[in-house]
Amino acid sequence: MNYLNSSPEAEMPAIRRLQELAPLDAQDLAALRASVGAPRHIPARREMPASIWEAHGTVLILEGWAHRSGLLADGRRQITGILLPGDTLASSSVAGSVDGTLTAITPLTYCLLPNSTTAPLAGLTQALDANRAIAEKLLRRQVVRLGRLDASERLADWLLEIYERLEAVGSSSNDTMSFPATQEVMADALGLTSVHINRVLSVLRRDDILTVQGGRVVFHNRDRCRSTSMRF
Amino acid sequence: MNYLNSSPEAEMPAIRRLQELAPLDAQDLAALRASVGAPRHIPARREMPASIWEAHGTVLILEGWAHRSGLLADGRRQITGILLPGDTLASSSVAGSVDGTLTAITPLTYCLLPNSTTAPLAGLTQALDANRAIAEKLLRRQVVRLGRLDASERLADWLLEIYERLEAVGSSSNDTMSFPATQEVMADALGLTSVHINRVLSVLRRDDILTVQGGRVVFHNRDRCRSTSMRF
DNA sequence: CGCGTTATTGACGTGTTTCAAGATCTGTGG
DNA sequence: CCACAGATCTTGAAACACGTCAATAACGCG
Repeated sequence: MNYLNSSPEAEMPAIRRLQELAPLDAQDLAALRASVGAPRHIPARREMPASIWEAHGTVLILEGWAHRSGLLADGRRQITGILLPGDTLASSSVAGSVDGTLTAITPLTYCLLPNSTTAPLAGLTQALDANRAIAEKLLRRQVVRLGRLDASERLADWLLEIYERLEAVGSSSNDTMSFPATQEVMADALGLTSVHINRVLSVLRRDDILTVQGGRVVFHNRDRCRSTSMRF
Repeated sequence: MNYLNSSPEAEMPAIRRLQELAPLDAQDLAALRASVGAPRHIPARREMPASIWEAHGTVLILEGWAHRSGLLADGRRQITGILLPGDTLASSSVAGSVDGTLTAITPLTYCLLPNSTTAPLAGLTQALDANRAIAEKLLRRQVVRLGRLDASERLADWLLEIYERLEAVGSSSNDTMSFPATQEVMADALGLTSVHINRVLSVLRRDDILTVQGGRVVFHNRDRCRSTSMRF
């Protein structure tokens, strides 16, 4: 415990996580604080206009959940990733327009970090790079999940992943987490139908693996969940 | 046409592509030429030790095909991406060990680009960034494919993607491309079984969409292929 | 030419979807 | 505080896409 406890970077999990990814000096922290000092909000279910993070800098999620998804011509939707506090969205400044859509699952708080191409914010740049590498890893895991796991494996693995990511920002513990996604969101994330999600959830509950109820997930046996996890 | 036609960067498609992604100055080109001048080789089917690109710099594919895949405990395999000439593999210097395995599909030629964290190779850095953004886009597309397309849609979309990527390095044209992947590789890339790949291929041939035969793909109707493509 | 790998085909099993109906939850206005 | 409406969840029966098993054919390489 030190004097930082009362400063913004100690209270804001998103900032604490960036600090863990790379050492941030006074300049980095100043830039961060400036951005976080101007938070923006999106109501639940609202889509974030691509223009926001296209032109401006990198998006840093401060509070709430969001998802990134792609849409097919006939309406089929696939969520490619879930965004949690501490996650960043690299502005793909280079390669044409951004792909996918960002939608808030809960009321969302975020801020825009300056694209430090000019500035000497080495620490911040490094943290964002690390975050990008982590995001890529998660994306690959999502590919394996969709390609080679069956429905209950997908659900267990996915919920476990989210639990562990939330744990990193102090938002889950004791095998429990808040879970604001509807079964339709789960379906779109896992490449299934909401009907089947419902059936699989009841099986997982019957087998005493985990329970999803009232916006919360409780794991009854986290090790059993991991039994079908991947070894890359 | 200019005097560059006889220089290495004009003959090597991989280099030409990097030049298209960002303006490379003399210094960038010199660094590139130095790396390309020391090419390395991997025989077909051989796995590339993670250590190679973990410690050293970024891998640049010069010739041949490779794939990146993840393995489950019980042997199930999922290919997360195909690597073609001009593609790069960012050394995730930061976030722990690399995930996935890199395996050569054909005999592979690659080189190692220096991690220019220190050097002032702005152009090269920018080109690699662009390449990384493109790779992420492809990865997201792979997620949508696996999550929401049925078998024939997956195959058509995937083959089309590869065709277009090869086109960018001048390795495909006239609705035709060389295609060194076995049906088992296709299956592992698309989350299906090789048996089912075989059946779907015969349907696509019957419907006069495309033909895969003797290590080549011929599209009979590229527009029809695209009919189920995605609009993000 | 012969052998291992790859491709092909058929019959059958199963996981997931579809369709549809009803129950429960959530928030909102009276 | 209740009543209502829309969203979400739940459940069943039937259809379908894809997997599994297995046997044979074709290919490619030494």
